[in-house]
Amino acid sequence: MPESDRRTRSKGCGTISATREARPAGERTKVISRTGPRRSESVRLAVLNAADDLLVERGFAALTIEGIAQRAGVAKQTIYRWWKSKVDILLDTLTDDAREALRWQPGEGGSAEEALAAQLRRVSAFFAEPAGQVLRALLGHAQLDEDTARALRAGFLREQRALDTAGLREVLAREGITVDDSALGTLVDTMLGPLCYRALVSGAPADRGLIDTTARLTLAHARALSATQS
Amino acid sequence: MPESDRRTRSKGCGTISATREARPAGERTKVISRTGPRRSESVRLAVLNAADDLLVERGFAALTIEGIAQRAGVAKQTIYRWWKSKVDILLDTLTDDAREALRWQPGEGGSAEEALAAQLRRVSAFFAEPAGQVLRALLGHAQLDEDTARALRAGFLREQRALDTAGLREVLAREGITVDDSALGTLVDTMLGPLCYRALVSGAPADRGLIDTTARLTLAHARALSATQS
Amino acid sequence: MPESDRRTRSKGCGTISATREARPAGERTKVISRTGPRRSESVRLAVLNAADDLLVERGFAALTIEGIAQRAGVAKQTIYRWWKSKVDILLDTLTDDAREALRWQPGEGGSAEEALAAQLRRVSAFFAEPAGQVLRALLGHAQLDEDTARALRAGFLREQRALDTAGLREVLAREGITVDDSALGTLVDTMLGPLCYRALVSGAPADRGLIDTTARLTLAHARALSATQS
Amino acid sequence: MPESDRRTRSKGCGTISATREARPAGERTKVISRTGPRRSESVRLAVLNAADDLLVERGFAALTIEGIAQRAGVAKQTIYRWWKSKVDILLDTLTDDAREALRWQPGEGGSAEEALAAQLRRVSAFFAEPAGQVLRALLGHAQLDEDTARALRAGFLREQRALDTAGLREVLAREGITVDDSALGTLVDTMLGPLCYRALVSGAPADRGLIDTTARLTLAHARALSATQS
DNA sequence: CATTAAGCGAGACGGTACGTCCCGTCTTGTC
DNA sequence: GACAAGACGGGACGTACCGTCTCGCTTAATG
Repeated sequence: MPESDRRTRSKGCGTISATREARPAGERTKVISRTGPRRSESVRLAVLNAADDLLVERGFAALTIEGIAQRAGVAKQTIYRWWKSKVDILLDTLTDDAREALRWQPGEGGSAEEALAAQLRRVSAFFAEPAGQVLRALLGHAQLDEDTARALRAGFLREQRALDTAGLREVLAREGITVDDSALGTLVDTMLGPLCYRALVSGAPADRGLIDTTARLTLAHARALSATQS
Repeated sequence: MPESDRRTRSKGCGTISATREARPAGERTKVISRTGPRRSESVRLAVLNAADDLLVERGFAALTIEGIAQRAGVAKQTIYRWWKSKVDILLDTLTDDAREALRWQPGEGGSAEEALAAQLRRVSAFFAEPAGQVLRALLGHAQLDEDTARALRAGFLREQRALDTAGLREVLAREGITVDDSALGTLVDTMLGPLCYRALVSGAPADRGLIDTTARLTLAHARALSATQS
Repeated sequence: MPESDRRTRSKGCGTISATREARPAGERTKVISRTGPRRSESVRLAVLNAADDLLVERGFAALTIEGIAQRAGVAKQTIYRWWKSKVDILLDTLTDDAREALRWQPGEGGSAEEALAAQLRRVSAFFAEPAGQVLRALLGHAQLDEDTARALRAGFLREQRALDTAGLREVLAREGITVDDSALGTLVDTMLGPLCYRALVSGAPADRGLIDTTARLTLAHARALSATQS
Repeated sequence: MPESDRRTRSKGCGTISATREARPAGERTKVISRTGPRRSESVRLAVLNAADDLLVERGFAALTIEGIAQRAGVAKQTIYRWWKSKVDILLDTLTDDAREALRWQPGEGGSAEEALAAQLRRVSAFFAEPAGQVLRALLGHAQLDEDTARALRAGFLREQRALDTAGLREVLAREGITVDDSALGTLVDTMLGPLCYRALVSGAPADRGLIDTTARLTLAHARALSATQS
């Protein structure tokens, strides 16, 4: 799959809102670039697609502004007009692609444990996908560059954290468990930590055993906390 | 602290074994480079010191081979003779500096829980140190470059993992808990995951609460497993 | 004379045609480098001037692309964009500077012998000038590098040879001497050989005696040939 | 013919006198290098052979001290101990190889004209040989480097010039022609100039026509001078 | 309906670092 | 003391991208 299969895409750092159709692999939609004094949406999409295609195909180090420009059939200056750096482009890419894949499915599964495990499986699968490569690259780069770290945490990570907290709260509530926000935070750390450890440190994908164990432990811990706090 | 305070250093990718004295910040020992047809140890140390000083001072992106060469008072070619890349230098740097800081202290603390918490505190503190910056940078770069990932995992991470597994096993044994190797692996993931999540994703240092909770949970889980397996 | 006094310069290997004003020694005209997506003429001139100034000041061995770039206030890549090597730059330099100095002056001198001697004096003087240094260097380098030899012979030397042949033919015609082309070629060899021998082998500048003798001999030989052929 | 066929060789810039056997192409005589505290003659020969083999095979630009050392199976320092530069090695190479090839054959040919033509043919043929390549390279380099020019002129060229002058004088004497030394010098210039012009400037080998013409002209000129001076 | 102004492709430009090649110097240990 | 071996500081090479800067062209909105 040389070109990833992405669904929709909102505006990113610019001001245009639009959706991107599922792109059959390898196909290149015609870029309409002379659109008068308005930002060309097709240029924006061409850049985002070129960027994450190149990331997946060749890796982060080989991802260059010039390469993206060439692949997208776009002038370099056009990229600099709308994005500050290649990282900025990837952040833009990430926003929509990841949102979908990491969404908690309300009312999913029978038991709370099953619901948690389902979400963890989704997270684990995400890291194997192209869009997950983008996140992995951005997390990696954030270790090397403070600006990237700030942007990633202030944007995507903050939002995703909020969703995860809410999702977990809702699942626990189904079982009548309620914990305060601070404890909920620790629970999220406990729940996601082992998966991230696998993805970022070991490099081995999380296996079913680890996922089930993590889900069970998180739930057990939550129950214990709930008992204490009530 | 512009120049980190490192203790000893063994041979790295070459074959020379030596220890590096504690270097007072800013001081530059005379480099003896003409040592006949054998590798100059003082050159090796100058390069390693220059590399991690620059990493801490200016960050990974601004760390260049030319910069290291200049700071170390060494020719660029001399660096390329012994290391393949700046990442290779950092891997070399890491080996000794981290080993010490992450060593399990046998017989430490009273209870097993206390022993685990102490080790976790050590890990957490390590990420704040200069040597921890090196590891964080390497983990980050490993997300961007498959070769780095391979090298890091085959070397430092594999060894550290073995130490962590052994350390944990020993602590559990003190309480009469024994689990099989596969479960021990999961326990290590569970124990280190949340800390790494904090260090690499959230960016917030692990607080006392998270550390204590993680230690307690890990122990509880181990006990449960032990009961099952016996 | 640190900076040579050159007159005009046509386009060289590119496609820009322009003339370079006489440059007072040491003066550096402002280089205008941002000219949109077209080649900057002022950059071109700065490079050519820097190159032959450095050649005359420091010699061919010390002439480096980096040195030229620095002296011209230009990026190295800009040089590589338009020239393949320092030799290529010198070939460009040569084209205009030499053309003028080696031009036959029609109707010069009274007798044919005097006209030939005048041209030979011009050739001899040329080798002492800065522009002559360039030619000497290129001829020298052509002995070391086949590509240079080819380029020099296909370009400058071929054209100059044509001019010399035509010039000689015209002078002989004034005396009613006509010889066929093959003989004319030999005559040119005979006429220029001794001067080049002095310039390239002996290193001694051709003296008046040699020049007059050569002119006389050439003419005598031409007359003899003419008699034979008629 | 990857390895040239050289005959004898005297000591060069060092102090050893020896002759080098004809070396079958491609063969490499065993180098005896550990000879205690005296210069190893086999090392010297290996270096000289390696140098001109490499010159002929790869050209002057690709001729490096390191390459010569490797090809000769000799340490770099050993070369620097005895020669100042690659040019110095070539000068050493030249001395013996060229002497033989450019020697006037006393009593050769019937007429004086025939004798001159024979010598000119020898010169012309020499430039096509490997040893001639060395001279061509050195003459070329002499245009680029004043030190080379000085060394070449003070050594080989001065000696060869003396031989040429003596040779020419003897040939003229056979016909009863005597001229003074200054005129003899001009005659030598006249005689060799066209050939060098062909070899160094045109690049075309001197053809029979040019050689015969040059011989005849030189002789005619000598006769004229002789008549004047008597 | 002309004018204006921004988006855009194109690409030259000054720069920085790359990784390589070879220089000439040096030191060690062997013969 | 000559020599093989080879590490070392140094300098230039030619390349790859960076981010900035015109230049003309195109086109929608404005006057």
